[in-house]
Amino acid sequence: MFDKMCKSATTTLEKPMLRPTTKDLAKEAGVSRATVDRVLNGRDGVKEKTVERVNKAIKKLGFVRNIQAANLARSQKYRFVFALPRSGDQFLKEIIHHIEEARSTFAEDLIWCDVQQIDENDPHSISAFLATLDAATTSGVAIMAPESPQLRDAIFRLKERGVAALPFISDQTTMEDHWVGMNNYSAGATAATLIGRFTASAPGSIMIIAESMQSRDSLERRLGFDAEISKHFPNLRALPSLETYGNSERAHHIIANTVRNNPDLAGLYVMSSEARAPLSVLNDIGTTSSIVKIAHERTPFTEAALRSGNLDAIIAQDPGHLVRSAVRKLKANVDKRQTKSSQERIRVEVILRTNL
Amino acid sequence: MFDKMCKSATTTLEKPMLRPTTKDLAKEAGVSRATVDRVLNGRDGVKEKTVERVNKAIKKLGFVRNIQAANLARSQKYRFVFALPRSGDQFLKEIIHHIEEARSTFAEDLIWCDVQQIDENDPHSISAFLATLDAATTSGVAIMAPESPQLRDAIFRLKERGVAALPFISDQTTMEDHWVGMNNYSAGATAATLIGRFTASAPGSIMIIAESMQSRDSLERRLGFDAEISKHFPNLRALPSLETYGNSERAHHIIANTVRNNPDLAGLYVMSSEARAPLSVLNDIGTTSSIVKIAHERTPFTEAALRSGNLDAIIAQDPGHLVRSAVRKLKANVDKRQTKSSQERIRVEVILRTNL
DNA sequence: TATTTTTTGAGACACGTACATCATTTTCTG
DNA sequence: CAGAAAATGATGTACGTGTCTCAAAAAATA
Repeated sequence: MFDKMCKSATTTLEKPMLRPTTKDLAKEAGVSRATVDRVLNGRDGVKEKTVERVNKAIKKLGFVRNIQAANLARSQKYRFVFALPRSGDQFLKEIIHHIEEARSTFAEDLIWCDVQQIDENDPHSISAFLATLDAATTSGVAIMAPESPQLRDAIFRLKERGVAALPFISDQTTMEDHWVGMNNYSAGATAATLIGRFTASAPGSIMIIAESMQSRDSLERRLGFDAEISKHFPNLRALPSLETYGNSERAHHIIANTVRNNPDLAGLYVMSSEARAPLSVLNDIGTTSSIVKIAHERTPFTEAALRSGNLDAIIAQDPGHLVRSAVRKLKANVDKRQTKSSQERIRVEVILRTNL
Repeated sequence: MFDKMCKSATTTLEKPMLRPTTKDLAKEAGVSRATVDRVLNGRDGVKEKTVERVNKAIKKLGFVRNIQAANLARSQKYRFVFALPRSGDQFLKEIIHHIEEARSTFAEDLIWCDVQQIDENDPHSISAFLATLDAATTSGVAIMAPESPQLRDAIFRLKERGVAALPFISDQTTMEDHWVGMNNYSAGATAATLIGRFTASAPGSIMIIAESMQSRDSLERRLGFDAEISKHFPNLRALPSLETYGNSERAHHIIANTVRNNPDLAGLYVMSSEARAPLSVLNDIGTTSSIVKIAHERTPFTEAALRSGNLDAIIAQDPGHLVRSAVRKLKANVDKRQTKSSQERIRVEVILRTNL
């Protein structure tokens, strides 16, 4: 099969030369299979010159190691842990659901995923948990938790022990682009664009609600939001961020206050992934008339709100994509490969009633 | 490794029982490996009772066949062909680019993809090309072409010959959900929502442009658009679809005409994936002032237009996702598996300047 | 019951790579 | 140049499955 597609350029037809194997490599480089193996797996005791010869042969033949066969040979399996907050957040439930759903898909690639819920606000217990993981049982961890020095250290030690670590949804400054999640600045700016355009350049103020402004995510969303508003919608005025601390009584209080003090309220932006409390408070108060409302993350609640018109748009990141992307990145890390960045970019999705 | 994670429930620790193999299956079912193989690969000459015994063992042990090892054993490789139109469409270029970019990723799974450009408006030549493909050289084809009886027949015959066929981006009625592409009705409705909300309920008419209204895609987008406009934006009036037939002079003529006859023009919806001609014509005419403009697909042109404010939003489907999804579906077909539908759903993306 | 047919078992080899052992060659060192 | 050290080769086994052959057992038929 496939003789046509990658037959060697020579006229000899005896060997179809499908995909070069280590054997072909050895012949091409004029060394033994054992030496090829030493080079491929970075074992020492090989002369520099020989290494180069093999590498040249790799290039010439376009050799790509058959990872499937390699994994078979070394009985490589992958076990990844998702360290997630313990909260009852609907978005989190979506994430967990997708992890479980993806199990059977991943199983085919010998990947097993577990969820471990952690107390995201206790850096000590997080790092204590991470310290229990070792390479013998765990190949990698995706960690969703706010950044802290302790966490940073714990991640560093994980890597030393040969366990891959990957910031998940919550960003960690130190990691550059080695994380999985959407660009929160862009998300905030997008919320601003939508509110700005939906309110049709009528003047007004915008209420912004977060669970807490301690997290990088909220800060960046706010930054993006403000930048966009001030640059393109000077008619609108973004109010200071309200923090609910996950407490619905407090939410009711501060929201009611803000509504009372800002009769020109034109928009609402819920930055945290839990929009139930703010929206229900607003409904209770009864001034929801013509306010443009935007929230984060697609959940049963936000979907229903969008359908009923109680929400105008959702800014979301695809939970399934988040999970799969994290797994692919962790696996690539274990395999010592690079991931294709274009595939792993998490989109800032705009969801309206019509493209639910 | 991983003894802890899936050790058998018994107290015997000798065999960690990582993942059951055909050997374990044979033992459990009380048959030989040969018989297990016969059952697994559907060969005949096995008593019904024995088949059941093996199936029961599969269930009991939770056996999942190691596809990687299986592919290794049978030297299974995959070769997929993308049969795409010959046009110079920028969106098409994006697709082709992503196919090429994905090559190295796919190569690891022993998948090879080729692009074959076809004359999408000549059903005869399409089916002639498809007739040249056989299972010996090609495991599957993704076909992007308008539906026609000839194409339908050709696809049917492909399947008979053991070649998987998959409608790609262009829908084929007969295929139910066995295709890859976005929901065009939803896409049209989303365009309508955006235009409706961006124009802020001021009355006005909307110009709708397509290359041709012959294709299902355009028809469905139009349907979705009209439904949404009539239901939620009675102040807006969607004009009859203009067909450019890919001819820019014609485009200029009909667009100029429409602009002249509709001084209340409030919006523009370019339904086809090539927005260059319509937009430049509109710019030439010079009445682009406050018209809300929406086009399809993310290309260098539409991106630039979005940045410069010459376009208000893009309705897009991710070309990379389209390509990968097609390959996964074709592979699943060859492997006789089901694909996880949630992963394969192509989102109707809304792209604004802020979430480019 | 004898014979044929169907069903099952046992075993070997293959796929491409990893990994280990031991022998052999080459290179370096004193 | 002898001896030690380094580099390389040769070879075997393993991973989990597919595929083949041949023999053995079981079931169906005459």
